[in-house]
Amino acid sequence: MIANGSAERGRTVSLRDVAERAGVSIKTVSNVVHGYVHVSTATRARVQAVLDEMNYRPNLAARNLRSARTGLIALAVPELDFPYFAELARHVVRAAETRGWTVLIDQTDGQLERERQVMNGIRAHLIDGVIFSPLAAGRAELAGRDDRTPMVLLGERVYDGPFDHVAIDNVAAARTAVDHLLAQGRRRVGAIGEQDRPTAGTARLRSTGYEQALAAAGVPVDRARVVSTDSYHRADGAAAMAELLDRDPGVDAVFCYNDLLALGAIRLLHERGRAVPGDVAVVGFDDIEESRYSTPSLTTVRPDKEQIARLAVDLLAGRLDGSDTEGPRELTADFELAVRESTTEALLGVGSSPAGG
Amino acid sequence: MIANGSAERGRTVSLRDVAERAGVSIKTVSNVVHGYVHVSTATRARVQAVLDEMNYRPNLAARNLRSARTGLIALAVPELDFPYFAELARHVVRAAETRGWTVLIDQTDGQLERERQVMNGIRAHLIDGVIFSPLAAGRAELAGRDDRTPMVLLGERVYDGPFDHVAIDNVAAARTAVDHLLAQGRRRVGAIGEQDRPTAGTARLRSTGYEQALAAAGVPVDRARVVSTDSYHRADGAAAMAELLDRDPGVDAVFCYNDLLALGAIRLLHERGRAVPGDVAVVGFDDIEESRYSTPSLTTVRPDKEQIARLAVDLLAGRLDGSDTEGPRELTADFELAVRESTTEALLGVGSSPAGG
DNA sequence: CCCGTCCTGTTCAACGTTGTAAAGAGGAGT
DNA sequence: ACTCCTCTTTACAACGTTGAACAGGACGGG
Repeated sequence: MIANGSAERGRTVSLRDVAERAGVSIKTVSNVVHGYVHVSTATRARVQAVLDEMNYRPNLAARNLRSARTGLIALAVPELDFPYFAELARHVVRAAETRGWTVLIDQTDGQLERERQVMNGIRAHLIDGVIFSPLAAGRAELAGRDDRTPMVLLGERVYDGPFDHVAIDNVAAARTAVDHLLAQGRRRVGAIGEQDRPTAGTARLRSTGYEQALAAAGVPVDRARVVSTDSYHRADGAAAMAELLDRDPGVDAVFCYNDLLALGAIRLLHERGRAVPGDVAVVGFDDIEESRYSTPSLTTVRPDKEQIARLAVDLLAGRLDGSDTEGPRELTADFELAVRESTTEALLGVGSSPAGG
Repeated sequence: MIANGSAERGRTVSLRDVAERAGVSIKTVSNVVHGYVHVSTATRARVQAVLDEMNYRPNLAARNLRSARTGLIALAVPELDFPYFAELARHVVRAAETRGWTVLIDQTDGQLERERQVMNGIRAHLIDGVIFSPLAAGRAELAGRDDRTPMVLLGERVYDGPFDHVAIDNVAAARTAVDHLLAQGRRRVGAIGEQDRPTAGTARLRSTGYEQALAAAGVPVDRARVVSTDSYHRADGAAAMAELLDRDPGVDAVFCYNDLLALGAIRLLHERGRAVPGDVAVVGFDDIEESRYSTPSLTTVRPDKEQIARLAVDLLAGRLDGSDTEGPRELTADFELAVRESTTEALLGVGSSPAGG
């Protein structure tokens, strides 16, 4: 296995090199490489031997130039070190792998300019399709998209533009989370993660779910208990929780729009000497791995990330091979509520292995 | 900005199309695209107008075919949803960006077969170089590498093979961590994360640092306090901590070989009713963001990830442009100890914003 | 006035691959 | 022996781009 042929010269080995050495035409070598049927056993064996000996590797750039396909898809997410996106990325990579695709991951940092580049083909010709989780880009930017590469959007459902889309039902998910808090007897329920930006579709949907749940339980909605954040990091959650305690010291539950906000909130509650869930119950959103191991472990909405990834990749595949020419599709993935210690006194101190849900 | 020219036909626009429409040769268009100086202002303006009008995008596959460069580098890591690797990936992406490179992220899951593919050019011709953080692959596999793509290794320093390498001084880092525990008066210091696999270079180095620190303080090393783990997830940390408590109920400190292990250990100590740091002090390794927000926040070794990424990318750049033809380089990045609540009673309950370090 | 130089733009070939078409090589049937 | 058919192998062109070489005109210096 140690290099021999490949070490003979500086250049990499091409079909032509193999053909010369094997005494056949380039096309015959190509045929062997592709397992074309009509190659005599003798020729095939000889060529294969030379291929192995010279350690031939096809040049993808050349292949792609001919076929106009690269086998690469891009996954564009705001931040890779957001655990949710890291976990999602892994699932997308896996799903793509089953189709022989490689995933190129783009980090937009939620910056409009970078998102615009992603949409408008900064990697034109290099990728066959994009799976894009927008943060800053709204309806207007998406509508102005100037690129023909197939694209699947993730994570929002407010875009009525002509785009393929995969998401969970955010309103229902948020309502489920808040219903759970209300079922625990909580009545002064806050929300953390509302966004003032007009493009923040997901936040808006979760707020709607929160309000619906309260309304359904006959609990009046007090906007003072809804705290906005600029972004969704732990620090934002801690700051927002502090703000919420200022506005209503008697708050007894919080629905956070993602797990990091929830973990930051728990951290602050701990610093302020409030017991979780004793004084304040906390629910998160995303079910990142960390939420199973925090102290207390976190009750959270669990979107089926694997399903989301699979749906997105399948959708893209249909567009790429031309088998799906229907209008824009809106696919909905499943979710469930993982109930853990942060909302359920009874679970505390059981000492069992961390809860699954 | 809305598409017009590009919508005129199904094919994408090539230099030839632009040249035809502008009434110049293909090469002149190419020259305009590249900002070549010797093009008259009039011609340049005319061509540029057509370029804009037709929304020309260079075909990277073709460009790469000519130049034998793709502008893509691969970053191969065991798991993307390991926060450490996610954070590292972000820094690598940033560093690569400053050179106009795109990073393709490969997840090996620490499986030898996948790592072998990464080393041996599964993406031959598609990528210009690889930054590789091996887990399963050891000296033997690396030595048998059969691919000429420049490669930089991350995270270990035990390979004496002919490979470029970037890492922190793991022995010194581990010693610093354990010194800190000893300085707090702890004497029954355990270690979690030793690995039985022979290829586990990093674990071995950290064990060495642990032993050196104890020896320097005149504390006898008790192998019973060193617990091995298969992998480095929270669950492993929890299980190992349980094991450690069984072996020595009086253990008063633990050095964990990464932050996730430490967080799992803290979680288990909490379940067993042991106070951290009161009864047991805990130190981690990696300084992932989460360790600043856990309860209690985690004292941990902080490798300079940005520096690691930069060194790796720069090293690769030198190999790629041929400016660096020296033998294999071993570069060492900085680290420091971020002291937080999990080892320092005094910090507990201060209520300040989470510690930086 | 001629030559050399600079500027602008062009033509040509090549990167490595694969689809198309067609050329050889046998063999079977008449 | 000739045709026809199948199997195997080949030649050619094309994908879109760019480096090298060069043609032609303008211009300046001797």
